Amino acid sequence: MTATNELFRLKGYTATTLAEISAAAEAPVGSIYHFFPGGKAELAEAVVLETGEAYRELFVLFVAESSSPGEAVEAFFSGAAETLESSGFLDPCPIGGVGREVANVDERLRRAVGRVFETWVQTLAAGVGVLGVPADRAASVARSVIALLEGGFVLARVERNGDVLRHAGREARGMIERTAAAATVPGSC
Amino acid sequence: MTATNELFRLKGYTATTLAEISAAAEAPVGSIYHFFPGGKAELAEAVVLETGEAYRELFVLFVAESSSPGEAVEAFFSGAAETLESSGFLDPCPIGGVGREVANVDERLRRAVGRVFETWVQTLAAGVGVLGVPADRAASVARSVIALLEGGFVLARVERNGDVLRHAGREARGMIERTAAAATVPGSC
DNA sequence: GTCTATACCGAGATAGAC
DNA sequence: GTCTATCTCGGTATAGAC
Repeated sequence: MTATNELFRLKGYTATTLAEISAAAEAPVGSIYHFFPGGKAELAEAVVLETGEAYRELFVLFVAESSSPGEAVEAFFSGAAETLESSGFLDPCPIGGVGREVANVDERLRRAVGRVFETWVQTLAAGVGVLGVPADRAASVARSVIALLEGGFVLARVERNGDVLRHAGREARGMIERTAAAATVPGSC
Repeated sequence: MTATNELFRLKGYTATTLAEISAAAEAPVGSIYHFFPGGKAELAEAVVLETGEAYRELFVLFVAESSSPGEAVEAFFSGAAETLESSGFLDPCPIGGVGREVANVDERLRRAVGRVFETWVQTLAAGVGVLGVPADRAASVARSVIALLEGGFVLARVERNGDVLRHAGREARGMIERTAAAATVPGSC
């Protein structure tokens, strides 16, 4: 499944073939259908859910090592930039890539990606909420931060420049801290 | 070429076939190769460049009708949300979609997408620059705004919710105005 | 230059021996 | 449950009549 993940990051969902996956995983094609009777789409769903949870847990680690959600987010963006550069600008997030490809084509996969994003939103929003931001506002900012991250992947990869992601990280942090400031001291600035 | 554009927005680059394009454009397959000897990739490059310039000009219109770059950006995001909803959540931007799919696979296409993004960055940065923001800082914020837009497309489509884009628009506006404020009154806040 | 027919290949999926 | 051989379909691309 790690093999599938990497292939998705390299070429996306549609362009990745079962033959390639079979070769990279050193497992025959038949085995794929043994574990995933639904074929490619079912395999992709499993990859999306698994990777989504792994990334969520990774972010939680960043939060634990930071003194504020804004700081954690900025560090997370920087980490993604490192990953991007050291991988030769592979897509850091197969989930968003798959999501964009299948959003109007495969309802089941679309929902799987949507569920993953929602867990990310909740996790990040919980962190922001600690700063005294109301839940709905926190969720809204969280969504924008995740959108900025996903879009940052596109620009950084296409321009082959990891700094795009680092700058985006600073902006993401600013978004969070500004929201917190507005929530706690309503009339400031 | 409009047909190709719509198909890319629906299914992405790889999943769109020449047969579909041929059918939608009501033109035989041979004609495609007559105008684009390089086949699918060359056609895609033309679509990317053309659509990219069209969107850039559209944004310039928004700027002309707004009283500030931040307002123009927010309105642009809202317009994208309308488009998204009324199209059944087709990808509003085939450019970013193609970019994400081919970034590590087709160098020529990747560069085409990169050039388009760069024209967008320059156009938006010029608007932000008018507010007194230094050029490099303006370009950096512009990139983040575009990243937020592209990522907003992913989340909004996957969650089937145009409001994601509207909220992102408010954040984008905030990013711009905060940058301008920091640049003009260095010690404020 | 427009269009049709087709070559050729590789896709996802499956059947069935082991 | 593992693996191989293969089915069938649909992909890109091209050749060649009009």
